[in-house]
Amino acid sequence: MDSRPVSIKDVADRAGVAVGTVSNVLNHPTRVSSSTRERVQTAIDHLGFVRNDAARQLRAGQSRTIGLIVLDVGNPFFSSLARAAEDCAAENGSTVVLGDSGQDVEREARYIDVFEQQRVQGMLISPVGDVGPRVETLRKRGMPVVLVDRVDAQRRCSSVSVDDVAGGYMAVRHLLEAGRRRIVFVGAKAEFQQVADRLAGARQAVEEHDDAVLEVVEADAMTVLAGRDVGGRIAQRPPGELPDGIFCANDLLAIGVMQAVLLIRGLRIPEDLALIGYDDIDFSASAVVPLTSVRKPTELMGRTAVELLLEEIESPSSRRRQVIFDPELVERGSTTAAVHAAG
Amino acid sequence: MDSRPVSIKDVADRAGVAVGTVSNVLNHPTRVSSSTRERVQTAIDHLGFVRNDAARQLRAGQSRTIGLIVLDVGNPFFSSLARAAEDCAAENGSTVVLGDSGQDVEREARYIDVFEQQRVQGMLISPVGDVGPRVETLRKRGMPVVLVDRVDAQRRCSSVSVDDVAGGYMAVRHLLEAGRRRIVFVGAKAEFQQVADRLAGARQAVEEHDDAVLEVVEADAMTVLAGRDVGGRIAQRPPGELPDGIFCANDLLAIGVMQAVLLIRGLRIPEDLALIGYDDIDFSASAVVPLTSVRKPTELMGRTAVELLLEEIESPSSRRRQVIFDPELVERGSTTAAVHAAG
DNA sequence: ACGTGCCAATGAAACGATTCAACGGCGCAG
DNA sequence: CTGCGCCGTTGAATCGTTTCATTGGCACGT
Repeated sequence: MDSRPVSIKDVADRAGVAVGTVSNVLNHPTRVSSSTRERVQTAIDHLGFVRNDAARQLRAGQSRTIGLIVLDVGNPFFSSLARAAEDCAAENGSTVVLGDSGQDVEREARYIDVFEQQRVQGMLISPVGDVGPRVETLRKRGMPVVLVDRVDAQRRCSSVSVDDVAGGYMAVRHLLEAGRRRIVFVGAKAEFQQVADRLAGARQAVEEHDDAVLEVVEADAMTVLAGRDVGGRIAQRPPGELPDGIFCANDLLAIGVMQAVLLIRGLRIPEDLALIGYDDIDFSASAVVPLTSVRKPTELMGRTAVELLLEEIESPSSRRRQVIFDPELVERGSTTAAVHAAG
Repeated sequence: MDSRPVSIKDVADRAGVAVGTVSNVLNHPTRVSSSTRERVQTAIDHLGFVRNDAARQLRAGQSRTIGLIVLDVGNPFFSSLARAAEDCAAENGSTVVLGDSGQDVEREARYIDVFEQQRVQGMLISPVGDVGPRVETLRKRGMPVVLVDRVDAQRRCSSVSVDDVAGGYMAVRHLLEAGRRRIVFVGAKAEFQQVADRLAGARQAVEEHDDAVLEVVEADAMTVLAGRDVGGRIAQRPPGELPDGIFCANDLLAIGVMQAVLLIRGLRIPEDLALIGYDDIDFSASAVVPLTSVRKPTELMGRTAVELLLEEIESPSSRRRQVIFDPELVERGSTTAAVHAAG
């Protein structure tokens, strides 16, 4: 019974028209008289015809698909970026298919291969390690590529990324504007570049105030546990040596610090100590004291990445652009007494 | 310069062989003499030939791709399920491409359309609402489908899912085994079926102990905030009416309850009150008191889903199977005093 | 009545890979 | 020397769609 899938030929036969006409109904409905169109449509519905994308693409030479390769779909940053990219692509008649490299170079390479064989319109890649050479050959073969959350040092392809220095700056400036002067920066060596950038931004902000001081405390990792550890040590200092503002290099650290500070020492947040994190993970809004944080403009990045890619697809010779966004400050109760239990 | 992509014909010309021979090098290397094989390979490398999947698939009639449609890639359950599915597919020479329906029926339908047009080998779908009719037509057209995290009431297609009744049972049995007798179940109306199942399992466990009582408390939502609310109300009861074990229908509720109970009343967890959640979200391990929880066997589900699908692809007439897994209990400090600060 | 234009519809060519029947050359047995 | 079988290679047919030059039919103006 399940002999062969229904082809455009079958539809044509049943509707009593030529295959070209069926194709026109599908792709250029205006070229076909309404009576014929109706007849063809009836045949399509009746037979349950589904267009064979492989054949279409073979003839057309191009697909309507964009490949997106992310480091980790479990990471909310990437999942919400993917969502935005999908929406933007859909508005332009394309579809995003997602590949999860899981930070694994091999899987990344496999997805690049698959997408290239599928002749996707272009790829958005948040690369593991150095994809320089790989991207180079892709581009040589005419495959548009946009890097996500990473800039290409050689400016060979467009990219969207975030300015972590600006993020660090705006976090600490926020503390300073709230009147804090004894600032502690908590970070770990993991993901060196980002942490270093955030620290650099923090320094920059502190230097604008003569009476402000910045102390750097190193954590073992970028985790809640490590943060709790650091928080415990800080909370046990004599009152005179306590900071009045803490900026953590990510939210997990900040949540750990918060747990320790509230429980061990009973300090009040934000009255005694203002606390700010980075990344704005889901849970930050639900912490005992909702955590102020710095977040990447994820949706904007996703949309922009797709737009850059479409731009390059339309005019392959257009100039490559490196778009760098400033992150945004999300104010919550951990720095602003007025706001309470905000979502 | 970028005239046209390199085709198998170009490779054949450069290597001085027929196109059929190039195809054989790619698909049946043993049929070709090693000297020819080498010559062809050199031509491929030199020209940067990439196989056109559309043409291959058009001729072959089938792709090596599996479509996976999930409710929300941001949800750790789905991202880790996807990871497992990808691994299992890769071991079988297939590739998984991911579509995120974002709980939106329209997007779900769009991905089903796209995947069907792409003639994927089969689809794994965690459906939004009722996909019954849709799945029916897919199957009629010979497209293998396996449902994920949902059973098909009409048994028309295979599925992998989890027994939430068993989960609720094992959670409460765990509390009972720790000597707790005054149990509270906290749930909300959201996601009715799952919550109802977990409650049913809880009741079942309580009924096995004559001296145990179960009280059901309804929360406004399945969120941390709602949990904090419920926790606050419970913590303010007179000592005689306090429960000694609380089972929350998900981890967010449980974390909210924990926050309230620890801060408002200063009760000790687990000494005064044992607490158990459901889902085992990432954050549960990092709560102030690490949260005992119940988790779905995600990796196993992902692999099994792919296996069921491949089975159906190989023998389309094979019997449909509904695989239902029991969840697993993850013991942490919120119920077991001995375990402390476990990861 | 005849030519002109226009619109709808036609059907064959093309896309690039795979497949397979046919072919040629070579070695070996009779 | 001839015939047979084997192996490696060939090239045409094929998949389902899109595209486009061509055709057929109809209405209208002269």
